[in-house]
Amino acid sequence: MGDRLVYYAPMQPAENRSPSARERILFTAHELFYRDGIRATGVDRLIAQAHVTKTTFYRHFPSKNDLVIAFLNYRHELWRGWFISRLQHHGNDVEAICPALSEWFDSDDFRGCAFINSLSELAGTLPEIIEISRHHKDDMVNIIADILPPSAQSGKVAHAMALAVDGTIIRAQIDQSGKEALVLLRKILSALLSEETPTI
Amino acid sequence: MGDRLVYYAPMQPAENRSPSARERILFTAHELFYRDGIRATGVDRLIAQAHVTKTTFYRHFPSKNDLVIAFLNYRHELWRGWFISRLQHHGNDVEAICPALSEWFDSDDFRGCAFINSLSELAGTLPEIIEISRHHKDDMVNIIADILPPSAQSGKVAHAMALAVDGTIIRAQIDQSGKEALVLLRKILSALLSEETPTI
DNA sequence: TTCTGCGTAGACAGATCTGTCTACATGGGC
DNA sequence: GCCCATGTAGACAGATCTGTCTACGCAGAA
Repeated sequence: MGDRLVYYAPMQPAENRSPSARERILFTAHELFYRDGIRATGVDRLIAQAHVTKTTFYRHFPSKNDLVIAFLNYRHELWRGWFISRLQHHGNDVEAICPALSEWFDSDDFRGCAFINSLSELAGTLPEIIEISRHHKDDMVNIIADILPPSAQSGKVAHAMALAVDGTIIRAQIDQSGKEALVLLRKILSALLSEETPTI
Repeated sequence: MGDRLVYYAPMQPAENRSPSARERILFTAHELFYRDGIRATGVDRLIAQAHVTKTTFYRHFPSKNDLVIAFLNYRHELWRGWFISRLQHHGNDVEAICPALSEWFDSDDFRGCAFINSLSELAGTLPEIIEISRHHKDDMVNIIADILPPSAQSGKVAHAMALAVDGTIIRAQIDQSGKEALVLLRKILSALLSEETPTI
């Protein structure tokens, strides 16, 4: 596990410079929103932990909702990069999905899918979350489609697999462990592949 | 659609009597918690809509968290009864899962799975939700297992299907429509059944 | 020097939230 | 009648929340 790239590790700017106030706010929001929930995290707490003042906070994010949207977009880029990287690390085929997810589920701070969580928490008051989540899930479909063998490129196999991944994330969250969920996911992935691979 | 049993319709006591104050609170909580979210629903609003006083409210539910737990247990019984009933209505086999879920997804007030939503919203502060959600999902596995053909009774097929159902619920919530999600679910269910049914 | 961008210090306002409490009323059982 | 269970009317307290605002400082560019 030594080479495990924690998906939110790049909390620092790429260059060797201190994070700007805006970045500090965004990184802090990412950490606290995901860990404790959006409504459970007040702006005062964000401000204290990001070491900015209220004026600075509201200069960069005119409302908390603006920060939530920024948080989700940031999360999408982070998670996307991480997922692609881990799939490649594990062989870049369908079999890579489970070990990749396993790294995430096994991490101490796994708390389900940020998009599903935010959707559940706030979709009624911040409908933008729906569109952002849809975009995130569609991107996941594309990432999975990229690692499918040619024989599985039709019939929405990637879509079905992405849906099963969502179910797996939920199950891992409820179980507080990904062990069983990943067994089930392997079963589903395998069944979907068998259906698309003609047997002589 | 005339015979569609809306899953939360039995908001009245079975006998012809007025609901007690406790029931009124519980029914109101069920409606508002599911529709708007738990944290988004303050006790004053519950109290106003349930037509009880604060004293009565807190006599029956010593804290809001107690009501949340009661809400989820009530929800479990309701949803469970509804699901079993709709499966039976549609033939009580694996093919019944999708039309049953379709009724739910098509209802105006579909807002995803109450357990997933509550988990996302509050698991950090009310860990009991995890156990309740686990119980709910395990029960769903049992319900699905009951409608599986004998050939699919091994290999955790019911577990895999229940996981796929969770993914479907999420997808329907994000899409704001169950149309595509159900196509994908049918594909997964079919693949799982094919894997368990030996082909000569 | 002036201006702009970005940062600092917090105080403040109003709304909302959960929970505590007093006082009283009604109905049923003993 | 007395007691208990259950209900009513709200006022109140303290905490938390999001957002607005004043005053000031520093650095860099023109």
